Amino acid sequence: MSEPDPTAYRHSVAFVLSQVGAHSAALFADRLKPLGVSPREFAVLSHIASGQPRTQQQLSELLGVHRNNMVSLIDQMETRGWVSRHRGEQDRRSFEIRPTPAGTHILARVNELIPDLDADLTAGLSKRDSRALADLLQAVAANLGLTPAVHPSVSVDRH
Amino acid sequence: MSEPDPTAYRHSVAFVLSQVGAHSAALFADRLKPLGVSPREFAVLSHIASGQPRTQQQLSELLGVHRNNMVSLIDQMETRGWVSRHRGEQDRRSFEIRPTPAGTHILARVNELIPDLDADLTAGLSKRDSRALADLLQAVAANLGLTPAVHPSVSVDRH
DNA sequence: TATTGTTATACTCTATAACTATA
DNA sequence: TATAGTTATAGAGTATAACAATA
Repeated sequence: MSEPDPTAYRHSVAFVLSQVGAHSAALFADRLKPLGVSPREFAVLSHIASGQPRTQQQLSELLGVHRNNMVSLIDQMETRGWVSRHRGEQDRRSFEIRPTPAGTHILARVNELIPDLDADLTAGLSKRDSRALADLLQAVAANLGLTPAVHPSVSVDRH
Repeated sequence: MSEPDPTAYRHSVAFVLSQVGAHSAALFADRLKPLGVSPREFAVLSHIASGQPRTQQQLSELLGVHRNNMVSLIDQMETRGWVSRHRGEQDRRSFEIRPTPAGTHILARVNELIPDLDADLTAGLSKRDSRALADLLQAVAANLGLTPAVHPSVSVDRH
């Protein structure tokens, strides 16, 4: 009767994916920090910049942040002058969250960082392999039913 | 002058990797839950089962858990009968953490879950693509200098 | 009656400081 | 003096419950 290998997990897709994903999220948060933006704030800006306006409720669903906690997140972004609240015209209970020019500007600056981050993550791979990795990950994401929302938490601190 | 695409991030390796990685970690935590094991407890068991004994200090470094917080983690695992503390013989300040038979048994049961989890994560991929993904992720992990420790946090809850 | 936003609260995870015993 | 373990405490992130305004 053979003992099971207690370190078998190290070769599993689940483990490496979790590990590399957490590292990637941490790297992203690190790059954002000098701009004074949290991953979650970036997520909010991305969603309201990409076209249709969003209510707090919609944003909380898209980001996987509880709507109770979305309040203080939007409060903070409003204080920093990145977004503004506008009473919904059809539904006067809700707030539309809209980006300010400053919010649009900081979003553009964050987006500029991403190609560099991607290059660092795939530094050990050939161009062909980098592309293959991106395609395979997209396929896995699609298979898992993951939408391009940032939910669940992209923000993972190190240490 | 063209506007930058505010949703460019959706196609970045960093984003998809973070997203899929977080989902993978959450799935893993979900599978562990029925066994009453947290990802962190699994990590401790894996490290002390894989050969040489470890002190709390070493475990905290390997797992990226602060040594202050390692105390209550080991306390809890000791209470559950999965590990035991033994004063270091050379250095009487330290504790060696050793798995009990129950700890070894629960670790084996968790390891049995992993192939199934991997299959679910790669359900949309061919056998060849699954293998390619695993290899590419291993290469990225190696390139980033990640060791088979569970640091940083593999435990990411959803909702 | 249900929903949006809000406040208060609690629980987990994480981070800092200070203590003890050993080195 | 430095280190391993410990304790207490404070800060994030996240969850539940309850309320006001609106539907």
